[in-house]
Amino acid sequence: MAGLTIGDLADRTGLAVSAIRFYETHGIVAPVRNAGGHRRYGRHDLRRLSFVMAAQKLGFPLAEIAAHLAPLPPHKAPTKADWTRISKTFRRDIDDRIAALTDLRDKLDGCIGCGCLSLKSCALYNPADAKGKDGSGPRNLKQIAG
Amino acid sequence: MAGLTIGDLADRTGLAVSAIRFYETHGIVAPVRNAGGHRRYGRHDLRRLSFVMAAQKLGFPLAEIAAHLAPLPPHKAPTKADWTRISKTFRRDIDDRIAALTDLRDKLDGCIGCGCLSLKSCALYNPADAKGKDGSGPRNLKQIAG
DNA sequence: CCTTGATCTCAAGTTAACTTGAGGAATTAG
DNA sequence: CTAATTCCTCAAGTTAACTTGAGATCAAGG
Repeated sequence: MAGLTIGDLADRTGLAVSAIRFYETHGIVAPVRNAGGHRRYGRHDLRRLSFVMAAQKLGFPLAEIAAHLAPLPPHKAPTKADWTRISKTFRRDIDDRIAALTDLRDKLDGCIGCGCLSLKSCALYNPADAKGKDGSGPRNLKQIAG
Repeated sequence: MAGLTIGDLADRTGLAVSAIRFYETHGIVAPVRNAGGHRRYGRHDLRRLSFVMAAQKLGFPLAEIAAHLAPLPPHKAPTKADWTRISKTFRRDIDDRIAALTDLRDKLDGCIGCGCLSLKSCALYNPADAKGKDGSGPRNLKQIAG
């Protein structure tokens, strides 16, 4: 059981080799090294990366994803209980997100009805969420996640 | 009817003045200039910016949002028909997104059941969408939008 | 009229999430 | 045992979406 090479992982996940190395610097995978200094991964790393890919499709920032994965054992396969727990947390996040989208859709339906010509009563224009400024850099990812 | 200053717009939308100027370079607003070279906006620009903010919360990239707004008249208030049309398109996008999230949630439910211990049958691991590589830069926003 | 305060322009910095490239070793197929 | 792959590290480039700063001008209250 020599483990998987980074190329194997790339082939099986569809990720670029460079991306997998990048994820390592963010604590998402923690491969072991062989005699020649090459990375060797376990099958559980396939699962970690799949989770990352799924979560990213939802717009979650890497840091948050890494936090979700942090409690799992880094080198061994996690137990069924481990995965069940993190899956449930993830599910909660998805539910929140669906709720937010549904809410926005309903508001938009109102806008379609009114033609959005009245600013005072427009749900899109008055989203009931005020300011959320912190630091510099892109804002919208944080907004998605928040 | 002198129009709104950029500061007015910032106060009423919650956006930073710099952000509004930035949006101008991306064709999202097209203010007129007064004698002294200062920007003057109309009330319809409030609506444009609100739309941008709402769409961004959903993770849509600015370029796509700009494209949605492009068919609207830049300096005059759009007609009710204009807004209804773009609202409907937007709604379709929201629906797609809700569907994708719901789908993922269902898959995840399967994973919670199985403990995600079987890689071959894991819905998260086999998302039925293969590769989508184009150019450099961040990938996940494109993935969201795709 | 004069002093704040708001704007202007333009260049450069920032964060996230990666990719690309250079120069050099380790693996593996034949 | 080579030759071709694959992998290594490290620095630097890229895109999106803004922010920050400098130096200068415009506008508005007293």
